[in-house]
Amino acid sequence: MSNNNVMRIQDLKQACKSCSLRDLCLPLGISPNDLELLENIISRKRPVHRGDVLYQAGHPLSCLFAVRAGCIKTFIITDDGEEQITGFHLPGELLGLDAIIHDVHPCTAVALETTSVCEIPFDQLEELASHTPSLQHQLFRIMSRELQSDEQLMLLLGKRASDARVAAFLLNLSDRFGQRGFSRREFNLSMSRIDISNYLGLAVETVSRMFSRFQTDGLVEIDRRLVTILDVDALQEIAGIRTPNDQQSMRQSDTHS
Amino acid sequence: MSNNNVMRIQDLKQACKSCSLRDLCLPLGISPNDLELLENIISRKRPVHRGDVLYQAGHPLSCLFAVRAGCIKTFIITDDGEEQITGFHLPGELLGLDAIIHDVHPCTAVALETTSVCEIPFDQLEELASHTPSLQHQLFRIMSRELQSDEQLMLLLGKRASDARVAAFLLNLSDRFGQRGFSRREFNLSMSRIDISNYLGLAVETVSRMFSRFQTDGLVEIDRRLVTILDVDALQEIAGIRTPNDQQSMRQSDTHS
DNA sequence: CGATCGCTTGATTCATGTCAAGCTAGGTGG
DNA sequence: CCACCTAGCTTGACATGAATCAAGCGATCG
Repeated sequence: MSNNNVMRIQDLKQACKSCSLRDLCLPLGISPNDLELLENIISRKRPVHRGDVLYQAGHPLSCLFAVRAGCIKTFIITDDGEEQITGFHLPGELLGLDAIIHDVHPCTAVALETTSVCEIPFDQLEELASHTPSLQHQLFRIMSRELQSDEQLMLLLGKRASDARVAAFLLNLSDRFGQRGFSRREFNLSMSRIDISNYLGLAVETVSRMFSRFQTDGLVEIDRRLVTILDVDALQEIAGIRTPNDQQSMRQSDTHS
Repeated sequence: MSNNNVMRIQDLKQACKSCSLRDLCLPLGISPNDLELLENIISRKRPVHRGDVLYQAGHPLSCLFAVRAGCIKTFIITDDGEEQITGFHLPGELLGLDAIIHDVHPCTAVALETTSVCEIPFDQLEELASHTPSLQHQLFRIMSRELQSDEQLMLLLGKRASDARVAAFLLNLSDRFGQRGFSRREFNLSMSRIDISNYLGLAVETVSRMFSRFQTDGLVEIDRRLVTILDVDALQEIAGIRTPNDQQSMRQSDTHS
């Protein structure tokens, strides 16, 4: 807690234009002038901690949240108390877009580790976007990206066996860490095995078994939550993603009834 | 084919302001002036037929499509040829939003029956939206709605047993038909059992068995593709959606670890 | 009238869930 | 500092729901 002040001051100073995430987050492709306007409506909160709730299902939408560091999970919860995790959100991602339609959050968002977020009042953002075509465009792009990644998850949940789900999960994380300038090869899981199994629609035991199997097969090394990817190609094969070489030869179109 | 011309003329006359779908589709909440501008960029195509492709995965994004009558399925297709249907789209829904991020359609869209659509050039729509806050807002709402319905499907695919998936599917269709002014009780499935099974992540045989079971249990009557819902409450129970009465007593919050 | 396609139904197999037990790291209190 | 406790994870044994395989039915179409 002694360095809380230090972090807060640092946070408040760090604006979008100097943020390392500007190419992933809202500011992408926005002119310096417009960027300044955007910065004015964004507030940088001091870090939230593991287990802290950003917003809860049922709460009215007031702000969107951009993850700056750390990791946030979002999940929907049914009447009978079952949860389905809808995403693990890494730096540069925007949360709360699914709340726009009813002005109410359908998901709960919880920090998986110490995480810092930017808070963006949605009505102000929308107002600004209506004068700022590039911002509007970027918002459309972000929502579209979300739609596409949802489709990928549907495919995983609907069609893939347990080993493919786990492999795809690891590769997806690896890739996203890589995009953010971290190692694609070695990274930490901020979510528990239970979270992973929930997200992938599997039992915890199944996830654990797949981790073990991949490890004995020499594809990864997993020590507690530290993952080291050893054989990307093999994992891609399992995940149902052909390697670039194979892709060429496997390609075929017009094969639907 | 003899009434093709008749339909075409009728189509071209029918503008957004007189369209029965204006409360579901883009025009919602848009002023008459703005509506006229919107109408100018929308073209009404004559009907497409069963099996016709609206757009194919990999094609560049040029237009969004609004369904006016009929039904369109969208699906992603993996390198190894597996398909996952991502949605069945009824009148008033907008297709192609997932293509914005990369200017390329990730999905293929195919008509399940004779279907008429409005074609909306995306760049013009975006341009218009940047001058028309109400249109921008409506676009955000539509994308947000899509995100939410994706989350529902994830829950279904990740957590629910086969009977719950099929029950939820029937109730969802029933509800959407109801919203469009059709009967909630009796409707036609425009998709095959294979499509349903693909969408729900099940085998065809399982879907068929569930239909049979629901029928012998007196919950529905299914004759070929004509569905009659007989016991909504029981279906909701199976789908994991409590009836309004139960909901009250079952409610509980703050039950996450 | 026969062929085909979409669907249903039954028998069997298999992947994954469930149950149960044990392990390990990290935290807590004596 | 050690012993215990707990939570999270792993591993094994077993149960089961849904996939697969196989056969037959019925409507539609040429």
